[in-house]
Amino acid sequence: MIDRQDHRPLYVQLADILREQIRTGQLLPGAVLPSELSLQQGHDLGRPAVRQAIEVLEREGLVVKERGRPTRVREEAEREPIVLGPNDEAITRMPSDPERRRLGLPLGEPVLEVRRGDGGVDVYRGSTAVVRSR
Amino acid sequence: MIDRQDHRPLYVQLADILREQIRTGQLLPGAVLPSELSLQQGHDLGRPAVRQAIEVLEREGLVVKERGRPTRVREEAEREPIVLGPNDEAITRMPSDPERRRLGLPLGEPVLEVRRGDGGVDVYRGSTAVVRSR
DNA sequence: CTTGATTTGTACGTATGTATT
DNA sequence: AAATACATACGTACAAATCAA
Repeated sequence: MIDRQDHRPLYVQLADILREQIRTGQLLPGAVLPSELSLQQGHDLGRPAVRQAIEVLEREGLVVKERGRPTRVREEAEREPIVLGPNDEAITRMPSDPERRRLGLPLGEPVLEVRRGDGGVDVYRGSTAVVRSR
Repeated sequence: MIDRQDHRPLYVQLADILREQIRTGQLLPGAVLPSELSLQQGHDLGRPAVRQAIEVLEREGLVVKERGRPTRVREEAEREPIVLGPNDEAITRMPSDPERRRLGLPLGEPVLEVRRGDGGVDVYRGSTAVVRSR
């Protein structure tokens, strides 16, 4: 329940509510979130608060937004192993906005950058990569 | 230069301009970005467009915002090696909002989660971790 | 195929709160 | 105390993408 006496921002409160629904399986992966309008009406909030709450979840990689379509709970992608050789290094970072579009990544998804011992660099989709040694 | 005839959103255009200034060293790490107000006036934009542009850079991990202080270009943190054993795995993901606060991470920073062969799990600050094999 | 309803995206303005300088 | 800077939150309008009738 949103509490206007609470010191926490309204959008944080709403984000917490929705995150909890995702965590408990009340909103399953692939499920559609209530539209912005119904969230506004259902919680008596303005549009900015609702959008900011959903944005928090998007940044966490919990939901995916597409224009014209209802926002959905992100489905867990399968992880593909990335093998790290003895002279390789891996770092994680956020892609730049142009890079993100080029790679076809949703907002809120980091990349895994592997710098090979031979000087090569590979960039992987963060949500699907698992680094293994050897 | 912001072009209102351009098909790209105004905030994307402004984000591109600022990103370029950071890339070329016109804005060095640690440097202060122009305030929202001066960006509004300097580019003839409203506040939402300016804030959204800066938010794009924040999501990329390029700038850090602190309430009451001017927004600054993020300084490159030194990378600390994380050694991955033969039975360990590492994945990258965005932290949840509560987790992010607990770890003291700025917005726009992923975490590196290492699942040890013995069942233990370590979570590292993404911007400072380098995974090495062996 | 077209229309209309739904949903999210972009962008404006305004007011007030809070932290820092 | 005052000025500066970002944060929260409201409202509004129109655009663009999607989908179902």
